[in-house]
Amino acid sequence: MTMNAQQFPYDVYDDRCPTRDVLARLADKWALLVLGRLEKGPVRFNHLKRDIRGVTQKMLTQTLRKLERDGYISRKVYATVPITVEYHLTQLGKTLTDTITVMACWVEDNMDAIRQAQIVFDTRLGQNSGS
Amino acid sequence: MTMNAQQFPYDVYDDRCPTRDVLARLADKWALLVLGRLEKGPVRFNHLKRDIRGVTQKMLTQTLRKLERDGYISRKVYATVPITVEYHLTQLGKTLTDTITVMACWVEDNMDAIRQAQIVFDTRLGQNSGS
DNA sequence: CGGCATCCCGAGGGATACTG
DNA sequence: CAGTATCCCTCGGGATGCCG
Repeated sequence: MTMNAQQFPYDVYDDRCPTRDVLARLADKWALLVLGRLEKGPVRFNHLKRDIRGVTQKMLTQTLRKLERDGYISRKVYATVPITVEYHLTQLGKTLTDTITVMACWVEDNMDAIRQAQIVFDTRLGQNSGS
Repeated sequence: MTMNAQQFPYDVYDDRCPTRDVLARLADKWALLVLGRLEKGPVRFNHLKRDIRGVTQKMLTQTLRKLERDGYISRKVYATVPITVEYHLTQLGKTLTDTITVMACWVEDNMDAIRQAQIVFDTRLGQNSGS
């Protein structure tokens, strides 16, 4: 729980607090992947779509709009033919991506341990079904 | 992208990589809130339910099971009457919660800036509908 | 190229009732 | 207290087609 200037305290554990919705939009697979990718520099729409395997054009567009609305990223349109659109982090966004990258790396670094935990968990479940 | 011992590289940007699913389960509102709450110490089910305002019993149970399966948390059952169940972080989970807490605090700390960005974004949209 | 609009299906998740 | 089970309905999100 963090205090802002002089209103009420912001608290993600309070479901009526606006921070809850912000967290919910950030706690999203595609949002994290997009922000992580943009940390390496500005990227065009289709480039982004290729890099983030499995994302559909619809989900990517939706995600980009949400991230832009919350002020993490910015859209730059070049009047080329055909049109070119580039997305890049804002100053606000740059203060966020370090944490996100750490999370993504953490998952990759600990994948083996996680797999092991899953096997143990699933095995324990199998035992109980006997008789 | 991180290399594990001697197999193929783990990469959350590859949709066929198992890390993608792990990230997806972690990129979840309730998962983040539960892990954040457990960082302060072991908590019982109903206590957790009260602390995380707005979570239903179904979602909390589902979330706890997923977190337990991936090895972040552990369940300790006390044979009291009525029964008591306490959830706590595993060693693996403890290496993860720092990052999560940073994310939650980041949202609270930057809520004012985010609100401002939303207003600007929504205003720009309103202009275009004119005429 | 970078979208938006539409259709449509299946999973996510709320509400409620029951149990060890 | 700490769940499981069921119903039920919304809406997330994929597929497809069209446009500036």
